[in-house]
Amino acid sequence: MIRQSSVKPAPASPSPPLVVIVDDDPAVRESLDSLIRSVGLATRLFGAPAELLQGALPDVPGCIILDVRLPGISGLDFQDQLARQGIALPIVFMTGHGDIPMTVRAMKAGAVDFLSKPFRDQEMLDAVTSAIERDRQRRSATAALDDQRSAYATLTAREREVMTHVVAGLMNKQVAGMLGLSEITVKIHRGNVMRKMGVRTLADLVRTAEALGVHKP
Amino acid sequence: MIRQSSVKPAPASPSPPLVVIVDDDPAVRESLDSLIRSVGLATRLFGAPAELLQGALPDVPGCIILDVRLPGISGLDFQDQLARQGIALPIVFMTGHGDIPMTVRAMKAGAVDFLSKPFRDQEMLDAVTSAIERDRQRRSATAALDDQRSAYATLTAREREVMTHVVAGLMNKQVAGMLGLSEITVKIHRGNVMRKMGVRTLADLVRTAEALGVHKP
DNA sequence: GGCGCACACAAACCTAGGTATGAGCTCGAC
DNA sequence: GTCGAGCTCATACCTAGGTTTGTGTGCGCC
Repeated sequence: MIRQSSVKPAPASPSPPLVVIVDDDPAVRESLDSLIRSVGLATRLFGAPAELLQGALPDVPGCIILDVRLPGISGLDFQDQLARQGIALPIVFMTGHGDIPMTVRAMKAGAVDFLSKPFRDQEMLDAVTSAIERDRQRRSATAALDDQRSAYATLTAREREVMTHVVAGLMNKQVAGMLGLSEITVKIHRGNVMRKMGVRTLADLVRTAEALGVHKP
Repeated sequence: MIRQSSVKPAPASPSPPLVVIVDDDPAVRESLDSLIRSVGLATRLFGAPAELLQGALPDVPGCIILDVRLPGISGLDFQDQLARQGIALPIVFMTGHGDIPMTVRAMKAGAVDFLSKPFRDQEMLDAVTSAIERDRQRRSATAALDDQRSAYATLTAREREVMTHVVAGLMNKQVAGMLGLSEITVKIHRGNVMRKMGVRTLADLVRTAEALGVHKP
């Protein structure tokens, strides 16, 4: 996973959101390309899903426009494949011969929209806008978590144990008893946890732990 | 809202989940009724949506099976109406003449499934099972919040102010300065907050506040 | 073998949190 | 008007949290 948040404090990214267009028909690709570009969004075109998996995508908000019928693989299967690979870009489906079960499957799997060809330009733009907004939300949520995750990764095993018990509300002496330590040692670990996790108050630590899903086994 | 959690500690509800069936065709209703009952679920049948809104529903997990074509109102509009009225029962749609836009709209609005008639019994049972499970999750989530909400309601204005600042990580003296109080007064309010909210540690209070969405204005 | 790191602990010291007890004020309800 | 609730604050006392300084052990790595 690319972690720009801890590298660049606030690049105020001027690069526009990216719309990935996957369709085996060049005419459809071109047509969508000019539509999407006309509203100031960047595009990247692919004729087959495999091409998409090869190159890395830039680290900007975006979405995927996917034809259900693709060479070699169903768009719905490709959606699953992307999810398994951790590519969480929102997907807007389009299809010439769709049916209701397809639609249900796509939407259950998290698709933003499912458009039947022919669709109006505005329908597609609305779907894309909504998809990009969803991606923006997801990105800011995961970005916030990302620094916390890497901070948590720097904790030693003992420090994690102490943190777990501390955010559960135990007092230092209780933690000490539970781990077979002296209270002073717990205090030191606890101080290290606070420093490493980059928080100043217990309240912040508890929130961070909640976000990270840190719980007692 | 019915708060059983604080009234009955753990009734271990023996009553089965309830499936509400709304269809204007008596034959369809009867057929679904026997299907659903055959797996041990309770049912309630309605020929028109208005009937559903009149009587109160029992406080058990459940879901709604809704025909898209209903007398007087579209099932999709009825879905919106239910949402606006705070009825959060998951909905399984069925339809004889559905299309993709309908499906998309229903799924976007949170429908669990969208089945085209004719469907196999097992499809409906799977959808209902999934819907009931979703409702169970939602219910346990809101039930846990419910006691906390009512506890929060007993706080005085000052106590809420203090709580807000405390869970933000401020020290008593900082809260005192911010509210123009002495530190000892803050301590007293803080103690009242802990007692009224039914928590023993700051960690618990922070988690409760998070769940309740208590933040600084 | 020495270096760094995690781990453990102690003494000393300071700050923060928490709880009485007691007391004064205001305001709205009965 | 007085009674209760909410709000305020002081003194006193105790516990919990947190840091610094210093000491020591064991482990893996170069």
